[in-house]
Amino acid sequence: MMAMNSKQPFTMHSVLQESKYASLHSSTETMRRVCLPAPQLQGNIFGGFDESLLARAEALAAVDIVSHCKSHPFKPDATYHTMSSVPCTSTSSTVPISHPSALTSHPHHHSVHQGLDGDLLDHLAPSLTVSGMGAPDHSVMSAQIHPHHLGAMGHLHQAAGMGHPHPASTHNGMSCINDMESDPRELEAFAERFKQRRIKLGVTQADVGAALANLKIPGVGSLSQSTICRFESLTLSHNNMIALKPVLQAWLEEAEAAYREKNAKPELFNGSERKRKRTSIAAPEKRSLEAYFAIQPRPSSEKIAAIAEKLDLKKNVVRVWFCNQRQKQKRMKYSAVH
DNA sequence: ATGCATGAGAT
DNA sequence: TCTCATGCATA
Repeated sequence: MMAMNSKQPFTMHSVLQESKYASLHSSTETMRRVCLPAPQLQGNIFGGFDESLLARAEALAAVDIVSHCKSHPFKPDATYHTMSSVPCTSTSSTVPISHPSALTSHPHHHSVHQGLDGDLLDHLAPSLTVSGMGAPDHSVMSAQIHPHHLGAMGHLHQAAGMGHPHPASTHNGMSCINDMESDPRELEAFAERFKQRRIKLGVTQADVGAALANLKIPGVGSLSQSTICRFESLTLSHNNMIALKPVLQAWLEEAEAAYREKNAKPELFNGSERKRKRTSIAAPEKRSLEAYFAIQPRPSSEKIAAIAEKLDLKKNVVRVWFCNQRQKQKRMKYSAVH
């Protein structure tokens, strides 16, 4: 029959990234870029530096665990640790970074640049307040009502011209920035309604995802159960939510219409041959990573390599972990303010 | 429901 | 090399 295991992804990819997460964290990023002198500084610093930094991070990890424990319980997620030898027989051979050995071998010279070191630790304290968001628990998203300037969604337009931050606070009587206001509360409401209706229709998240392709909406293909799930639980970026809403709304309407006239026709998929093995990072290593992340969310390639070696993980695994972590933090910060 | 991963587009 | 949207695999 058909074995189209590969769905066609949304063609509406990132058309307007940037500028959305307003002044919240973006300022942080900007700061980072502007403040950090030059990566060369860290690069030249031989292994000693990494050693101490990593050591501190690890020490912090221990402390972190304690403080975290009282503020919020760690999720016992991937607690089993396989890996280490990583069979990785999957098709992910695209990134053969598996030998951290040759990496950190930069026997540079002397003196530890404590300036940087101290600097990092300095930022550590204030930025560590992120604790308590380890687990996605959005059941308590407040319902305050204060409009925001959110970069609208994708295919439309975007800040054509400047790619940036609006000093929207310099106003005094007028400051109507031509921005779409897609308030979080409505999204939240929609997501919830969507879920209820969906369940009432007796359709699974996977079904919805697959059915989207049948809507024949230009640029809209199918989606995975994961994405539908994340939409319902609001665990997608705001922009992503905004983008998906109309599509899911369209599906919901059609589905309900069809339901009324007994024309439900759920199509499921089948056919998956590949078995990608998911690597799992053990709790201890994860804690260390979290500690490193607290100190430096965007480690250089060298540091990633060093961390990878220390934790006995593949460099790529560490890199991806940091990427994913940043994504999560971003989301959390957003929902935390809304 | 969520952790780790991929790939496209932006930098 | 990063961000973002998304997905596979799995708890």
